[in-house]
Amino acid sequence: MLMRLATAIKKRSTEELMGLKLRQLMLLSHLSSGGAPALQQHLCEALWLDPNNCVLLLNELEDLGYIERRRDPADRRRHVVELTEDGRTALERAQRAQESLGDEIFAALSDEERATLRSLLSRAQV
Amino acid sequence: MLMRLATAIKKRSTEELMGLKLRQLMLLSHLSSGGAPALQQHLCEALWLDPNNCVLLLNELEDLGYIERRRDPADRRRHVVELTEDGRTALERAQRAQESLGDEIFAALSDEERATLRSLLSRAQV
DNA sequence: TATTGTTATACTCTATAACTATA
DNA sequence: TATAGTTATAGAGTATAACAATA
Repeated sequence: MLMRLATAIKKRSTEELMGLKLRQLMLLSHLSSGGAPALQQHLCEALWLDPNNCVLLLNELEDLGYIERRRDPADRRRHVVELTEDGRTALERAQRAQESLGDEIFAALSDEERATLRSLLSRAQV
Repeated sequence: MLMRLATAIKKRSTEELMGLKLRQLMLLSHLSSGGAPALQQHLCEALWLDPNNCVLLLNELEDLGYIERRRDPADRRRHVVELTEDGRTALERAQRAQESLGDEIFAALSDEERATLRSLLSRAQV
């Protein structure tokens, strides 16, 4: 059931609607919610991306001007990734689109029920 | 969050574990829950598969001996799809595997909470 | 002519392995 | 030598369009 729902969300989360691909949104969103100023690339495996997919995804986002990569001075093998202003703007637009999609999909649920759903899902062991 | 969880489930639903690919499981499961003896292929769009993907998926399952396709005598353009005994066995095995995976993932939730989750998800408008 | 199912084909996504540079 | 990041490449998965048989 969960998979069915996820498929539906994916199909409806088109790039035209959000201005971003779903994976791009997920990475930007993770970057942003990390709170801290920057992140090591390896933390992008929090999103279950192989290192190579990670690179490709970051390349796309860098080409779009939504992130910046800098070498970590402490260990010049590492990259520090940072959200740009444009990136934050794009992220916010995509998040609004996602929210309104969520509103459609969960229209039958009250605010309280949605909160319950979120809370239950967040307790899943991934 | 939903997408994250779905990704995790997908990654963990390996073919070795279930004996079936996830999409194969979804189709067999849909066939089986249809209750009725047979189904027209077009109903496989209930799973959001393009007609061509549908054919390919059914080919795989037919090669495995898990389904049978017959022409509909009433309209010989149509195919009627039916689950075989082998198919039912494979489906049951895969469903058991999925259940135990579900048990792991939702270990933190009580039976009642899981029921609540199912009920909330089932009310989503896809 | 329209519809069901199929095939051919290409495009995106994801995975594997080899390579570069730093440590 | 080991690790972070990258590149090359191949394999799934998915989508588009043309085609055959039947209506």
